[in-house]
Amino acid sequence: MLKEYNPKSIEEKWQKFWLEKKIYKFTEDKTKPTFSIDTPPPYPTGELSPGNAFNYVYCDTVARYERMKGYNVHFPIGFDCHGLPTEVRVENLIKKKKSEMDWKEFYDLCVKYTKIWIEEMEKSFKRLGISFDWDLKYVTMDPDYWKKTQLSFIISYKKGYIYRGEHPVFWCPRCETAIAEAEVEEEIIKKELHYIVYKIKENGSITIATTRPELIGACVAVAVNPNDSRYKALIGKTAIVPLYGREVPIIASDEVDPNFGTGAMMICTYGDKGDVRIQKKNNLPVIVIIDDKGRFNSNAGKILEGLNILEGRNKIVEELKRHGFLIKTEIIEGEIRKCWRCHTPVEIIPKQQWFFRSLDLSEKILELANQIKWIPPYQIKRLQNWVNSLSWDWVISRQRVFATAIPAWYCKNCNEIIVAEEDWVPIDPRLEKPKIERCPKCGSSEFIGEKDVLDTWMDSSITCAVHAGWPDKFDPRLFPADLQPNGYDIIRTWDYYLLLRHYVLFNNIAFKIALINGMVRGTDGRMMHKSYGNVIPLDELLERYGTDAFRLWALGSVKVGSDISVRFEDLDYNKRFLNKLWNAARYVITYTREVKEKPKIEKLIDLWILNELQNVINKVNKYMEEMDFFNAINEIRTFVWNKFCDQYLEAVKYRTASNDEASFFVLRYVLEKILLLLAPFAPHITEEIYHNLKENILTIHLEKYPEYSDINEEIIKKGEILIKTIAELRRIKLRLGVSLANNLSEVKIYTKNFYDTLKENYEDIKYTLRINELEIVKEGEGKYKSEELENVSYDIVI
RNA sequence: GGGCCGGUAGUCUAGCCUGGUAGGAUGUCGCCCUUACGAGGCGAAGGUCCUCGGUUCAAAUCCGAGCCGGCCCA
Repeated sequence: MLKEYNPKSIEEKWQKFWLEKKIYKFTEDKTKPTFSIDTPPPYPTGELSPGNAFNYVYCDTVARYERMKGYNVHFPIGFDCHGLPTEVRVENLIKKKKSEMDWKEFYDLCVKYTKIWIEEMEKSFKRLGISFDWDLKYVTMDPDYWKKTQLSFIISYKKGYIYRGEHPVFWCPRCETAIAEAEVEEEIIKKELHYIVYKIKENGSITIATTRPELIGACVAVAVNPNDSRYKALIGKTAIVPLYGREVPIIASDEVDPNFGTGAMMICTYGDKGDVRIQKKNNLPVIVIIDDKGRFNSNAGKILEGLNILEGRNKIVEELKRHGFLIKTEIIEGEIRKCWRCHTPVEIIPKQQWFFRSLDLSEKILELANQIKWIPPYQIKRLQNWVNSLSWDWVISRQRVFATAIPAWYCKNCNEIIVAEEDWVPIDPRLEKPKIERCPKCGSSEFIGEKDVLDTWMDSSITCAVHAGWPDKFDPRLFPADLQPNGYDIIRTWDYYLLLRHYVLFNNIAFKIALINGMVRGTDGRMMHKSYGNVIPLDELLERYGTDAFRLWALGSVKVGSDISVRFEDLDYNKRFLNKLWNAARYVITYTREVKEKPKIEKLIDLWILNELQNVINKVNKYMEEMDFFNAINEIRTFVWNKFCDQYLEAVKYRTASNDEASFFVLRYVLEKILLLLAPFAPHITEEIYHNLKENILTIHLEKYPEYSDINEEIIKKGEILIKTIAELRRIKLRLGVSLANNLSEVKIYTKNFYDTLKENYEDIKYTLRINELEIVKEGEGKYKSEELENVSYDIVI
């Protein structure tokens, strides 16, 4: 064994070895029980963040543990390719907008760059020592995968869970396109807040405040806060929209801030997402008064028709003033949303979209969530709160390019929707015609392919099924997945969509255990953000501390589910621990040899360390069953450092020097078990030492994890007396300024209670402390009183 | 505005469910080359357990109110 622990060289060596030998392959062996992990396919950004790494280290540790427990572990890896971030990145790279080129050309560029980024991420995963079965790798942008996404769409459509309907989207009137929320930029500007009087039909009036007076033509209600005493009596009455004369209800909504403006707001389906939510909740009608170019249409009335937004605003203000409806205008600061491309203020306009009928299933989802074991348990609340807060169905269509195509067409003549049949997929309606000759409704033979594409979550929310081989090679042993590991930030997306989609497709839960990890924060304790300047690249951490120390730090510093802040001191501590392990192993391997026949183990100190070891094994097993890595690691770390190294090793050195076979056996045995216990957490160093310790083995990672066994409490108690005596004498020796390497000429131990125990282990005390003359007596009292043992004292002559 | 989590030595983090001397790490200080490891060993100092109230013989722990911070959603 090398003198120095050098993580880099041994980690690279074993990573290569594992891949070459396919150690982590899911085997064909049908007799072994399976354990399937629904690995969240990462988004190929090109680099793995410490946060990503955190998540994968968690599930990798489970995978490694279950493998050693005898399970045939199914641990796939995929890449969730589609999405806006990639489109934006590609645009930046080629310095061209997707709107400036053919969509297919742009699509192909996205594919090209995604492949490069996937390669980079694969390197990071390998460097982290994640034990994926790489033969199971998949990529969601491959036709083989998006075929499955489309198939799931068709099945869900046929079951009635997918429909088309109107839904507001962000719309740029200049670009004449819908834009995603992520493409909207927000700016704080000064704007005018107008106070407008609405007459109440019954009697009296109510004044609302708005920054969008031009939209009163689309006003469908006036809303007030239900707790606002000023307006309580007005709820349920009818207000009359000024200039338009339309009657609208006065409704109550928690969303209205009583302190803003007059505490009364008009509801139209534009301008604000809050408006949309209130409209949906109260089943209010939608009045569209703006067209795609941002001009008022005929619904806006003669006053506004043909004007643009700004012209319309001026006109309305003027008219309101003239008729006495406008009582006050003040300047406030507020947000305005703009198109990130052309900086034109965006509108919210209802458009035809594809929906997933998710709201109806909320109760069911909550029921399914209760069948799942959540670790830690309180994280289920995030899902429950999310499900209970949903106010409209999941909009699954997107107006983008790099995504799975919606397998649908429209009849050019009668607008009939044609959804693909199961055996048509994969199919891209942007390029291909439907596989029918004529429209079943009107007989026309001309069709328009759907240009909208699917939300990326439609791809990634069927992974549990895809991993299990759905649809053609479905292996029921793998579904539902045994484990779903993810951060708490995506419970409301990933876990929710997985449950929803798999329930609709299979009438079952998607996974059995949800293992929820926290976030990795910067050294300042804040989330890592470029704008905070606190981002630390994963490679920097791996380079400085090695993968094993990083993994041990990630898993052993905080309880599962908590956030972890990067602290270099803590990473260093874990590296030092591994160094300690390395050196202890080096001692054992250098100064002992394998003994052919198991020797008789009868010395108290040997029995003590063996029982202490078993105690740790039992505790670690218990913790691992709960996926409590924090306690498992701390248990092992304390045992290795304090008991095995500081105490046992020191006390048997004199025996290894004289070729005592029992000491050889025990040292090697304990070291072996330590390595096995640590293997799921620190896979590289344990593999390296294991190969040095034992001959003719393939890998530590397919060995059996140490098992439960009974311990002898009596021996632990007796052993502690001996260990404490040795430790105390060592402290006194040091305090007297005697180097531990030098001998003490005389030591006398006075003890009534522990006389027999110490007398029986006379030699261990004498030789560990290098005492020339050791005497143990029952009567009398020495100069140095024991701090830990009752009625024990010592006399020492240097 | 809503939800969740957290507040424990200078710093980080266990303990809280199941009340009984607050554990570990790091940093600081002192001592020690000890034949696996100075990336080590031994020791010391360092705490209003966020605040206020309640329950109890007893509260970091249970209950209530509040304050502060983080994150998610709006």
